[in-house]
Amino acid sequence: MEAERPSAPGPGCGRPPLRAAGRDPAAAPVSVPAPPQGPAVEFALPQEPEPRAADLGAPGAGAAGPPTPSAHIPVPGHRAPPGKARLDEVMAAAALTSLSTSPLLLGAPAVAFSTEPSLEPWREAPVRPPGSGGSSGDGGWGPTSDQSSPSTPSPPLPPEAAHFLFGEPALRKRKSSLQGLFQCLWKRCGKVLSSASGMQRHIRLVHLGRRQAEPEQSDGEEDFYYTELDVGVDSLTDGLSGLTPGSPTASVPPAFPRLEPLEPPALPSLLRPPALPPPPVLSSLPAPQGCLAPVHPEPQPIPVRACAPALPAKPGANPRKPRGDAKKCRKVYGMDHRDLWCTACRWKKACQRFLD
DNA sequence: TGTGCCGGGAA
DNA sequence: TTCCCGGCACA
Repeated sequence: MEAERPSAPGPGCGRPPLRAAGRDPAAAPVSVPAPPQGPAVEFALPQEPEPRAADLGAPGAGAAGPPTPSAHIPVPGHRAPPGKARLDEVMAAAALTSLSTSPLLLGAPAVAFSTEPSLEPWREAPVRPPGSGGSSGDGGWGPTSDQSSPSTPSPPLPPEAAHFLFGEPALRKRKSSLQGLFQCLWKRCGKVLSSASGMQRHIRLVHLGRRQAEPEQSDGEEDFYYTELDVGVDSLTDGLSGLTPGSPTASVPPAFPRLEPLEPPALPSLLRPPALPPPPVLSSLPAPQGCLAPVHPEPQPIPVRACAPALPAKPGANPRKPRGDAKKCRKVYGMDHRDLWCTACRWKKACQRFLD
């Protein structure tokens, strides 16, 4: 939050606080309603860091120390790296259970999020070591925890990942029990089988290069390489089919403006992090990478469209920003304190002070 | 109807 | 570049 302030995204943001601060020293008391995010804070802060006066004027005060906004960055508290190995185990266990009780996953998106084992390998997994399959045989059956699972061509993020990204319930298409047709999404394959297990085997053998279709070695990865062509069975496929009817050759390189790793400071509204109401803990995700990554030279299964936050997608119409629900200057300060507004608001531009 | 802000124009 | 506003979309 504060971090944004100093970097003063727009021309708009920097200025008004200056003015306001300079003009009415009592501005701080404005401490208005203070909604959850606390506009009051928001408002007060800019005044401090911004005015040069504060910097220069405070010689020994050392006041500069405390306000260090960076200190707030919650990074450390959040992740608890210590027992990583153990964590993995736990995650693996959780994943196992969730896999076996698949439908329940719907109810626990958050869990699926961080623990989703089958996603993990993709980001790391280099190209499969062709000859070195030996290590893979590890007796373990933790298909999930088995990071070393030899062959993961690290496909582009599976469609589900998009859902993860956007906080949708993780619809895991576990369809082994359904019947219908299953089409291999592997590039230039497009093979259609009538059973999920058959398809999985096909993928394991043919595409993943596993010597034999040992199901227990499967980490569920195959799921992402085929899709179900059934009619009206699976809500997921329903939704997806609308997007790209499973033509296996229609490569869809996810061409999205990529957020830089260091996203935040500038032009927040331009980058338009699509106003996601509950951005779940994205921090631990390999997610973004998955989205952009055409990365792999390997034949890629066609991702059934990832990363698209379900826009209404009118061809001609420019997508108007969905209007955040945050209170903006106008509302907060009212028409009669227009001078307290951020410049953007004054100019009827996207508010820079109360970002969504 | 009020609000947010895009698009565009004037200074 | 700064400032302003018409006008549209949305709540």
